[in-house]
Amino acid sequence: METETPNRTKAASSSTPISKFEDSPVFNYINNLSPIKPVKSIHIAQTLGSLSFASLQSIFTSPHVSSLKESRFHRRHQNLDFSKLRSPSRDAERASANERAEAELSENFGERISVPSTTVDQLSEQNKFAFELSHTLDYEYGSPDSRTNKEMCLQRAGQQVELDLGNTQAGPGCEWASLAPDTANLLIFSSPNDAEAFQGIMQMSPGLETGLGAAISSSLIRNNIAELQKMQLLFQVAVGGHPEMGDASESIEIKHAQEDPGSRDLETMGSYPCDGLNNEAELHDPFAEMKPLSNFQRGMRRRCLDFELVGSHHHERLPDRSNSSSLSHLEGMIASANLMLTSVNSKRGGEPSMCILPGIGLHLNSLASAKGCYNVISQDSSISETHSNMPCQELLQQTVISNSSDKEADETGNVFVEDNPLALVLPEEPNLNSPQKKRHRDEHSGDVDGCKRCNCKKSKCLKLYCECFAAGVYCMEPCACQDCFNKPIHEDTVLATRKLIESRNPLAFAPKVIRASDSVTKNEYMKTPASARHKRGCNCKKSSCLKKYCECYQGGVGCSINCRCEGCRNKFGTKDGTVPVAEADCEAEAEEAERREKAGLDVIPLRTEKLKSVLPGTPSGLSGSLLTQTTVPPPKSKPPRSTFLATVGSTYVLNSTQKLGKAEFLLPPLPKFEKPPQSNAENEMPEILRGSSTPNANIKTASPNRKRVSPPHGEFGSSPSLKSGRRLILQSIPSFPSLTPQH
DNA sequence: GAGTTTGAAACT
DNA sequence: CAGTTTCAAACTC
Ligand SMILES: [Zn+2]
Ligand SMILES: [Zn+2]
Ligand SMILES: [Zn+2]
Ligand SMILES: [Zn+2]
Ligand SMILES: [Zn+2]
Ligand SMILES: [Zn+2]
Repeated sequence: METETPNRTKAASSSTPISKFEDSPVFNYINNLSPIKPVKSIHIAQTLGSLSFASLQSIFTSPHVSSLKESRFHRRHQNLDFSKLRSPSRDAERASANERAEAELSENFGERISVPSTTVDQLSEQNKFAFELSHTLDYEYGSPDSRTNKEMCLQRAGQQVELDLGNTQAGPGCEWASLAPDTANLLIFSSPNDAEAFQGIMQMSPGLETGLGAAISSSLIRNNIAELQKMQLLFQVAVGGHPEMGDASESIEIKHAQEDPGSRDLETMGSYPCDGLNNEAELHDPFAEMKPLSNFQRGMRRRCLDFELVGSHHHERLPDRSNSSSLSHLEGMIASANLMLTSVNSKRGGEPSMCILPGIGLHLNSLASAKGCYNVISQDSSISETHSNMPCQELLQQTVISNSSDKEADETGNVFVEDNPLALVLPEEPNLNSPQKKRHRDEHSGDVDGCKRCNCKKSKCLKLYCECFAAGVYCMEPCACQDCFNKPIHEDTVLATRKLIESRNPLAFAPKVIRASDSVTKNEYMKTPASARHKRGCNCKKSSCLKKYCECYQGGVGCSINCRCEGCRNKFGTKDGTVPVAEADCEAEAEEAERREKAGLDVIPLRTEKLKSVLPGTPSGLSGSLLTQTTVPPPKSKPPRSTFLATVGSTYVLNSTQKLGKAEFLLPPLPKFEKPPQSNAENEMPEILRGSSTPNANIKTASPNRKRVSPPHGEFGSSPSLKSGRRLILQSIPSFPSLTPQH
């Protein structure tokens, strides 16, 4: 039974999952924690890791830990690291690959191997740090729910970390978020150095290429790596880690050592391996840029939780590659990028413990909002964006990136930021504001809390029928699916299937809804009935696009010329371009009103306005929130939360980390996972989607803070198609700096 | 929670 | 590409 998967066609081939790992929240998380870096040599790392761990363990001994969970953690970390390693290595290759690689490796192993004196020192310190953090994390995450699966939580948490500050909603999960804060802070602060380094990197990155970049990156990397490693060790220790576990799979991967992802071990992770599909080609790419990014990212992570190491690696990849390859890559990337958040527990009990928001691609929102929480995904790219707003937040945002767009989405969702728990806060959705209410309809059943996910019975979660699969995330605890193959353990299958589906329809995993993002336009957005739209349009016959049966409506966007709906009365805009005020208003408003009422908000009649009014209040001021909202909001207010629709930018998320729990944040009310819509401008381009179907993630980019190194290149607008999905993604993200250099 | 409706996804 | 079937979510009760 098991697994066999349907298509596994190439499971083997898919080997690049690694990158995903990196991307995965978890991974990031880990990174934050541990200095370890991913280098290329995975196996070694593993091996070493185990050894080192062992030693460490003895030293630290785990505090409380839980076994299972812990074990997972370990795995994850390892995996993550590995993955990272690989990607970096790639980059390095170009630049001075070898040297770096070695360096990295050494670092990875860190302790064990020969680490440079400096490294060592750092490690020691970091280790301590990590150690503490780890505890904290465990605690926080674990406690909440209960979860049985701390593991998951952790992983997820890591992923989620990304979250956006802005959006942060407060859903049920929010509470969690509140808890998390400490952790987040810890993580974030944990390595001050990193931050600096990070910044430096950021700046450098643009120009970097091999030379400086390499040097810098290497140094940074080392530090980071060391830290990571330490962290990992710590974690393991804390957890109880058994280095051994989990590794089997990893070991396998090892063979590939450098690039190949080989196998993936996604299991532990949550996200899809990015590359899996394409393994082959993908990898290479990264170039110097990546490295810098990676470092950079790391810095980010620390601050924020990291969301993304991942992104860096991957996204760059594809530049040249032809589309075909890129697609798969994209996916991979996406997967990696994504992360998810998860919530966990909640589900059932009502206690919501946490939910995660997903940040899909850029933003998590959608997913997050989605019901559940679960995973989110994140995206690598997310990071990149950033619009920058605030310093700290900036990071988050960046990380979140997408958020901005998402934000809109947020309506539904929220976001969280990982980093800052602070952010978490509010939700904003128009609708939901208050968790309490929850939308009646929304989820009527269970979700409200949060998190629900798919309920597939016959598709094995390997078809687009499955929201999880379609969203690029692995099924999680909240899923009630049967015979599910959409799990890390079946990564190959998942990837192969994805690939297959993409081959049939390159846009299959592309975000369905494109939103205008800020970049373009908020103004326009408002003007146009539906600035954002469903790329493929709906085909509603009976619902008049007034219910969530309509993907356009569900995605919070108006119908467009691409829609073939009959009797369209989409609140967010009909295909005619009219915004059905009256009608819509009536209905929509009514709905919204209800929601609001529930929430306690007043009903605000107008659409956008409503949102704004609502939103603003919220956030604690996060700028992010504002952004998001602004961006997003469709005309009316809330869209129905979207579910899984992915919006453009999204990425995949996979879950690699879905499990994180800790991090979790909350989830908003959103509908399912959608991926958040990206922004836009180019979003619309289908190409993007296609290109990557999994575009995802990769975007990373940008510097958090400030500046993005490179200017936004014009956004992506420029050449979406060319580049591959990744780029596309990037594009979508407007602001972000772009890491990718390439072209 | 069961049952119905709906429209996308998958299949032919 | 169209027509049909399959599917799981959205919705209803
Ligand atoms: Zn499913
Ligand atoms: Zn699922
Ligand atoms: Zn499933
Ligand atoms: Zn419709
Ligand atoms: Zn439509
Ligand atoms: Zn319509």
